[in-house]
Amino acid sequence: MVPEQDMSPTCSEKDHPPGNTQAPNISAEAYAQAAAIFRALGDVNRLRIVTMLGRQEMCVSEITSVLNDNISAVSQRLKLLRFERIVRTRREGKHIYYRLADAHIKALIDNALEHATEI
Amino acid sequence: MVPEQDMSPTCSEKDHPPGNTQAPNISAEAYAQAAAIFRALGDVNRLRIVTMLGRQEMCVSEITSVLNDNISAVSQRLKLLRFERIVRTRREGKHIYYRLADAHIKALIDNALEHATEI
DNA sequence: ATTACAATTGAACAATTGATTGAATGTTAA
DNA sequence: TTAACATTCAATCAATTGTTCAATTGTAAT
Repeated sequence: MVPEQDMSPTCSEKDHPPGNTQAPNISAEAYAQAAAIFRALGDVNRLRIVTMLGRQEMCVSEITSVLNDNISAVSQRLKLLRFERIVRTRREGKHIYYRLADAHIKALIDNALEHATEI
Repeated sequence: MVPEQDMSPTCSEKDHPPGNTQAPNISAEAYAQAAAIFRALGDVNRLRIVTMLGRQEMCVSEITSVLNDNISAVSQRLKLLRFERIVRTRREGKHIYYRLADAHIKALIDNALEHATEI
């Protein structure tokens, strides 16, 4: 599973002096974490959910009815978002309320939607 | 007086008053765009590339040698990133230099890595 | 206990993705 | 023109993902 490395340098050393290309302080785990978060947000249905949750907390059936979807599908998506710690939950009686996990996530979403809107 | 709307709500109206749950001004295209960007960043190998490009522009063979990968794989990843307008290119002789497309993208990456690091 | 509601789960399946390989293209210099 | 380098492309295959449906769990009220 380890990718083979290309032993023949295609581009000469003198053309491309090493430079400061090493990522400082970013662990493999951090890359994996960040990529996982991006992946979780990289689906329209999930993105719609987290965008709504960025405005207010909602329970599963509310989310389902607003998105005009079925509850099982929504729950599956929430499960992934929960697993990636993008959302947090709180139970109140029969309902389970979802909200965004933190401000970083909200900033991420806002930034991407802003970017996507202004194109 | 108020016309009835049959939403077939699973969860009663009195428990969950409608609230301002409608997303203002976000088109289906914007959601699709944003999700596509997240998806493109949601892979460790591509994330490593764009993180490097956030520091300085680099040509394909440079990226390849720094990441200790093979040039075809790197090129395939760059192709996707290009398609999603996450990176831009500039040809200089035999080399094609890649850089991040804009500041939004850089902010997105920085934010996610910061988030992932502080956990 | 039974019923009804709210939400999660597991399994099956189709669809999508990422890695790999080798061939092809574009560029420069001899 | 040929050669060498830099990069891209196309096709295949395995792995991953998203959807769907039915079954299950958890909670509150009767």
